[in-house]
Amino acid sequence: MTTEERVREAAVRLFAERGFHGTGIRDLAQAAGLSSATLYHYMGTKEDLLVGIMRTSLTELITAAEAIAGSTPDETDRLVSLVEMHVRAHAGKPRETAVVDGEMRALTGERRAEVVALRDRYEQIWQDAIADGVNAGKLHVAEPSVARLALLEMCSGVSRWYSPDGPLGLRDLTIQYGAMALGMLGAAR
Amino acid sequence: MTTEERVREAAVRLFAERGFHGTGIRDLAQAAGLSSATLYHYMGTKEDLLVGIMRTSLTELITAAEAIAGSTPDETDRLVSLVEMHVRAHAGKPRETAVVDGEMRALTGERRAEVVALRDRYEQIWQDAIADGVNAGKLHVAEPSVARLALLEMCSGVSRWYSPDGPLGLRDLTIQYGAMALGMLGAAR
DNA sequence: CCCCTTCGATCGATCGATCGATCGGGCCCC
DNA sequence: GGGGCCCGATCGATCGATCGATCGAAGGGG
Repeated sequence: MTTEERVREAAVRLFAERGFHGTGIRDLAQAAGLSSATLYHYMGTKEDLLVGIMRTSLTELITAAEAIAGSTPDETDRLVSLVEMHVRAHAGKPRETAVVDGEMRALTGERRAEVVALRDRYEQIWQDAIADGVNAGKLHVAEPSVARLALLEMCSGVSRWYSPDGPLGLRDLTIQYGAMALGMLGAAR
Repeated sequence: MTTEERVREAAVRLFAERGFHGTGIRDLAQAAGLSSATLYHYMGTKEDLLVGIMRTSLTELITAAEAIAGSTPDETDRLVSLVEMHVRAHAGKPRETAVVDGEMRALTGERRAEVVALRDRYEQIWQDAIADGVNAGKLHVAEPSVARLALLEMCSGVSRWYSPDGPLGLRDLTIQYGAMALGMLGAAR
């Protein structure tokens, strides 16, 4: 593993545990096994580090979601696949996703606009999937936007409590979330 | 409105917008219309302020939840009432609840333990409500704990996006969330 | 009615500590 | 001996918190 990767890994862990503003440069350096001065040999500003983490995580989510959307004709299957992918990502990389979901406000200006645009692009895929399901008569929701927000909050919340060392396996988790998603979206049983 | 209330109001707004560590004493003072020195005439430490906000908000939630649990014999009605109350609270006081949900990590030691205990007590009411519904054969979930976490994350997420000035009214919102909650918990239709 | 005491409220100035970030120079391997 | 890699020392700024001093209103004894 390169030093740069070690820095990013430390940043992900600390940002997730203490928050962006709660993490100091010296904390990052110590966690990465470097001096605070050396740290700057491998990164730009602290904010650059945060943007990089968010960009990587969101890009992966978008890529996976677009692949599902483009290869799953059945509207119900598409939604379930999106839920399973999202939950798997949030359970498998809880720290990365928690940072993406929780530290957006630490960004300002263009950086923030860029990351928000990525997030909006990802959520649009979900919005379309729900709308398609409703139009096909397979889902029944009062308001697609509200359903999208509720569904995404439910699935993203996994990163706030799931532990891979706990009794619940990743497979079980995704299956249960798929079932709950279909239920809350009024899918035919 | 007393000065103390104005301080707390400013703190709630800033903590919600920028986070606890992202809010400085001078920011708080300016928002409350005081000097940073005068601020300390009306509060203890910055952490005291945060604990006070969390304690108030969580206590109100617990009181409301216990009232519902003690006065709603039907298991399905009980769950729907809890959802409606929770959503109403998160939509009506999005900043307070966002601080409770998102700044727990800023606390340490006993203060943290106290607030976590309050949160656990609140979540236990939900856990019991779900378990009762399952035992009565009115709800059907694979794992009550997972359902509780998913449901609470979904409902709490409201504070992260709802705006009282938007097109969606509070009544519509709670009704939709009640329906989605019943769906994801496998309630008989 | 006036003076004197008391007290809550307020603030400018400042504390030591830590913040994010930078610099010059040393080390080591090719 | 030149170039990546690394760090001790330090920068100006800001952090949370405290200090002594001042203000005006309230209260009471003569």
